[in-house]
Amino acid sequence: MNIEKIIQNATIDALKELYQFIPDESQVQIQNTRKEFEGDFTLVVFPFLRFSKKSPELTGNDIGAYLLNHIEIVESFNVIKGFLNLVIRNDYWLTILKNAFETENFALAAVTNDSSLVMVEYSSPNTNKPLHLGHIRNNLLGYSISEILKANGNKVIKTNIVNDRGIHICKSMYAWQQWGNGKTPESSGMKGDHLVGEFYVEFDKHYKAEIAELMEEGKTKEEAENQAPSIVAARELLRKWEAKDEETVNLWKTMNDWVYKGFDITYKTLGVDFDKIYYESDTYLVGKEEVLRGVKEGIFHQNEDSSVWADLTNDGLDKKILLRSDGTSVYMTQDIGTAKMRFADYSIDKMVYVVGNEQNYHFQVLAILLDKLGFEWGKDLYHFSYGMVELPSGKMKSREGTVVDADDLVEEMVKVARDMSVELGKLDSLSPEEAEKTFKMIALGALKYFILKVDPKKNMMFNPEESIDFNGNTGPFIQYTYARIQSVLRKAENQDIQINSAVSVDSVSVKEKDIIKRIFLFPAVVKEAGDNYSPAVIANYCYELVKEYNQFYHDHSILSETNEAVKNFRLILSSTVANVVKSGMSLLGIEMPERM
RNA sequence: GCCUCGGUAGCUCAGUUGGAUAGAGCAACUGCCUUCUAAGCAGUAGGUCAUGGGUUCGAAUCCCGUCCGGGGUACCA
Repeated sequence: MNIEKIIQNATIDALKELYQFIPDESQVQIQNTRKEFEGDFTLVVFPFLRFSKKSPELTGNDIGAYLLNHIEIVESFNVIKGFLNLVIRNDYWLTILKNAFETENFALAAVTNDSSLVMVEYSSPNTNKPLHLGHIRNNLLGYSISEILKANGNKVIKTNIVNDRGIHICKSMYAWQQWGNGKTPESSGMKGDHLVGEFYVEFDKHYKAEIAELMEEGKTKEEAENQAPSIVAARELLRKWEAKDEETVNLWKTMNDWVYKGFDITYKTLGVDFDKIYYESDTYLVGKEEVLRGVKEGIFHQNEDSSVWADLTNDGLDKKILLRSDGTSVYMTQDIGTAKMRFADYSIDKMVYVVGNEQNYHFQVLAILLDKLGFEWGKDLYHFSYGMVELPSGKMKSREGTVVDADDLVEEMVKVARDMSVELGKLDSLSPEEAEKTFKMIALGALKYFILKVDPKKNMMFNPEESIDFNGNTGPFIQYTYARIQSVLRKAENQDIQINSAVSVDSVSVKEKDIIKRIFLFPAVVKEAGDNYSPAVIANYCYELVKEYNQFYHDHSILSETNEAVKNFRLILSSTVANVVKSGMSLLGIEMPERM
């Protein structure tokens, strides 16, 4: 049983005995004592004044005296205003540290037979352009939340639904046919996704020019947009694709393969992966079938123009289109099909969609539609809705070239990490290969931490000039402290210092006690991160822990400490901090370098 | 219009189920490398928690109004 619970229970007994009052558990608030005051835990006594009919000070003294007599590990207490501060005995904290030191991955729950199976969908790119900064946030959050769910004892299947069909890829295909001159990734030396993206931009350029031309000829904007030769040709490609025209399908396959090879590289760089990939081209027909079944069963209704609609006005929402009047499917149709296939493939207990908050309404509707179609898991789906990434210049738009490309960004950060390391004279002792690996670790650590430390629900600002930072509350600061602890441990080993896990020292400084308390909190933090779907909780925790460690570290020596017991204690504390930080950061997908 | 999310230091962000004097980093300014790694440490300065009310022992936190901003809102994904 944890200490807070013990204090809480004892306080309930105290109130019973002292004031004949039986409180609700929620009325007994135990919190960590603020740093300015003496003590480890604090009980707020205000809620009990009406039962004690005494001043806050006297009430606090009553309860404090009771707790001192009844809880062994309480050493002393003091009362300030309405706050009862309890001081916990030294050896209690040493025991906590010892346990954390001896238990490997002490915060991570094991997967058992009755673990839930959670499927996490993330990334979900279109295949007509490369990944950008917005995708990076999606990928990092998706990967991290999967790791966090695993750490909380769930079985997790990471999945990706690739939007590989539709008008967007046909635009790139048409542009390649027209202006590509047979260009391939091999012939141009370009990454496949970048090459295809280039033709998507090319299409838009011509399309816009054609619209302008038609409008000059006197057509309205709408007419021009519909009659421009490029868009007509792209639509024709889509029609041929749906009719399984061999040449079109082959081109589609070729260009998608280029893109997948490019994506694979980006995914690998980012360190994310998937257990199962679904393709929209396989799922959209299943979705169509389900919608038509819905029509037959009277769940949806078909208009005279043959478009299909769901009436959600009884659920407080609008009417939603499910099939266009030409019979083609929309986004929602595909998501229904994909969901059906997934639940047929796996016995999923919980489905998590990592998708931006611009689609909150979409998922609200999807849950209701799946429910109406008779899938009982429908209403239980969880939309992990995250905020947009904003640039100083405003919103990112692929076609307008105002995006931050994922590959470029990582490359730039690696460059900055490398330059800075050289300038600081770091890593000179490493081989070029090892040093390069470390630069990447640091660059990725900076990027991942920067994005994951922000509350996922909120929009965040990313300034490419200013956001590339390696000092302060950053990933590299945490990596740096880790590397320094490793250095101390290496030196201890070289000096043949044996670490004895039986810690016993006479006194523990306030700062050291703070560090132990924080280590002790780690399992609760992992749980909180899982419950709230928030990697940020873990990021900020790791920072606080490392910061506290650094502050202590600078005022106290470890290896030159002459008291062997104290030296041993500090080595154990350091080693445990390193382990906790490493396992915390691994939940964010951030690697820890042994030196930097 | 309606729905929804947000507004905390110059900037980027934290802020435990409502608790003690609202915290970090960046930027600015002062110190500290002969001592286990200075990607660090110590310090100074910077706040009407958008705003007006309400709830109570106590509000950045809960409720209502107002202002500002993001996103969504029936054939784009």
